[in-house]
Amino acid sequence: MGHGGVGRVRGGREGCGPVSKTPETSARYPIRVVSKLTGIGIDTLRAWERRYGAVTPVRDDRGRMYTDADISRLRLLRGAVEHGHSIGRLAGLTDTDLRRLGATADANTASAVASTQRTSLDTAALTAALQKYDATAIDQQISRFAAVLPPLELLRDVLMPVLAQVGDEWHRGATRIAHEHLMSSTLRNILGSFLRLYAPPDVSTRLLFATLAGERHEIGTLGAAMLAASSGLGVAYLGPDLPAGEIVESMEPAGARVLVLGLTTTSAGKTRERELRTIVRDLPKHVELWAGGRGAERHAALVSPRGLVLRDYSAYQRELARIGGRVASHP
Amino acid sequence: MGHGGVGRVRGGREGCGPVSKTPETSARYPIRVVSKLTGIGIDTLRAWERRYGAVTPVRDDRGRMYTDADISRLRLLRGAVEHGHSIGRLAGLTDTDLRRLGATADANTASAVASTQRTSLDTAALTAALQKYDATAIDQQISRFAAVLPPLELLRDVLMPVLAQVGDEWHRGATRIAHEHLMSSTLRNILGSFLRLYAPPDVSTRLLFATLAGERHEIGTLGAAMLAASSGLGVAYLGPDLPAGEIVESMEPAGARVLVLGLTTTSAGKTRERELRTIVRDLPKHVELWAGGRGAERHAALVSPRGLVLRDYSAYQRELARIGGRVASHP
DNA sequence: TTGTCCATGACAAGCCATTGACAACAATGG
DNA sequence: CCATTGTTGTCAATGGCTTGTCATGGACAA
Repeated sequence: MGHGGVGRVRGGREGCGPVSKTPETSARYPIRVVSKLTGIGIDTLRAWERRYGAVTPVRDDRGRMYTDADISRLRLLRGAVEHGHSIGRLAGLTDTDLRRLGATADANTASAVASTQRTSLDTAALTAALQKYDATAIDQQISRFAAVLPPLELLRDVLMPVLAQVGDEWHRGATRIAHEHLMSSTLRNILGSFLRLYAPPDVSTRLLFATLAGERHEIGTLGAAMLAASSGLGVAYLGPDLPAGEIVESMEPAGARVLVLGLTTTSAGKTRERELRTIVRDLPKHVELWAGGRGAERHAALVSPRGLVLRDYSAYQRELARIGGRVASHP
Repeated sequence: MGHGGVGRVRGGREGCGPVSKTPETSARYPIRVVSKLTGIGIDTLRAWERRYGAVTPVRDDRGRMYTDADISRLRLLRGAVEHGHSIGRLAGLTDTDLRRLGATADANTASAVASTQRTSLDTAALTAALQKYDATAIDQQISRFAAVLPPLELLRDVLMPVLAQVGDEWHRGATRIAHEHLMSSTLRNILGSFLRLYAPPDVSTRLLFATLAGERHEIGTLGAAMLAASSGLGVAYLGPDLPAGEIVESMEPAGARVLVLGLTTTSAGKTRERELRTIVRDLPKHVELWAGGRGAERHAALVSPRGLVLRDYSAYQRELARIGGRVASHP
């Protein structure tokens, strides 16, 4: 075919024309990207639209364009389909129905994996990717949710369960340390990205996050920092494995108002306890102490007189709100 | 002909503006350099401009001259294109929209001002930020360079030196461990973001990155992983502190072609040596072994028979190119 | 002269949309 | 229990548009 349309394409400039089409209700994903993001094949996407009107992406002259809402819906649909429902029936339902359906289905199946199932995370694909050490695939699987879920849910219902599951499997001997490392590195990168994304520019540092010496698990703490940042609070994330003395000494110059400690080791080592005691004793009076994580309960007796123990994410978010955080809401 | 010479285009500017002596916003790059900096072919650059007006570099008598902002925009475009978006649609979007597309991608301001002097890092500002534990400010300072420099230079000329400096200061007692922790956490988040940003979606060639048991410094290795990803190679980053046996065992299921080991401890512990020996002995034959980092030289005798020691970043990049990496270095 | 830039034009791949078909499977009725 | 019918994912053929890359010829500067 000679003549390819090449040449023309509107005379080049058009820079003054109707350019700022930005608002657009944010229909920004072409079918290819949607397919990657949802894990649904391109053909299937088209079939679902043609036959059942499952979603109705906008069309511009180049093809379909999906919105965030479409993606979210497609994800729900896929989840339900994988639970055995038929797309023909599902297509007519509203998003809320779908969500409900997903929730009850979980209650129903009562399968052993209930914890990670909630939003139809594709655990199979995830495990497969993990087995093959395919970090990119893992990232993609998880990013699907990142595009749609608010930070809290992303952390609580996706990231942490995934990590916990890998941890369990490792204990059972089903996976290797290397898998666990790969998974935490990947999650840490994701969380780090979000922390940077949300970090508000001109806020005086208000919360400082760290983990005591000997404590190497940082994902939970990093996640907490990310949540705080997404609430518009100033965050300084110091990372794991930091001596108590160092932590205490940094509060003043950092101008921190709160110290958030991640305690995940459940076994109470002597060192841990001494460290914690140092914190409680030396932490400047005007600084609040919050302790969270799996191991926080255990040290409640030590922490409570001085600060508070965060028992779950709701408690954490309540505290964030109290000191001025505004909660991010759902799309 | 078209407009052949065009002539000098408002001759005022380019020399050295008599007006504001401030770090001009000019900083112009010819097309060849831009191609190297962004990894986009020259023809493609021209096509993107001609057909879609993706960027509109100024012309002087030498030809197109791109600004820092152009470069940063082109990088964003390239990223989105690689993730499945089509350039025809992307071209009309603003930089902010592009950034948003990556779901998490880049995070930073870099609005119009990205330039500043690209030569010297503002160490004063950086140290000040560090003293105040202001992670966001550190991130911003560094991100200015991230917008403009290609990955290699960013890593070699900015990130690693900064980290080294903090390390030195700590040895001299000028800063605390906490500072060092904050800095490495921040850098690690930046690197992690870039790793995710660059990670090519569907790639077979796979490099696996890790650090031996006892070795906790991961920044260099993470940086190396980021470089490989930015060259279009598949990357699995396992993180630091992993037993040799674990590393060896993961090569097969990962389908890895190369194992990149980060050796930073210069003191030769017995454990380290034994670990390394295990690697050399048990690593599958078809897997290459590359060792890099400050401590690599020291173990050259052990490594050389089996693999190669990466003495500097150029060597590293050469190897990346050999196994299929595309990209460029220095102008 | 040589090397770099420019503007055009030209293509081959590849992508997307549409339509129709087909195999695998489930549900239904006899 | 089997045959029929409906559902659903996937594939193929066709046509148009998109996009990376190559080739050509001209203009300069070193």
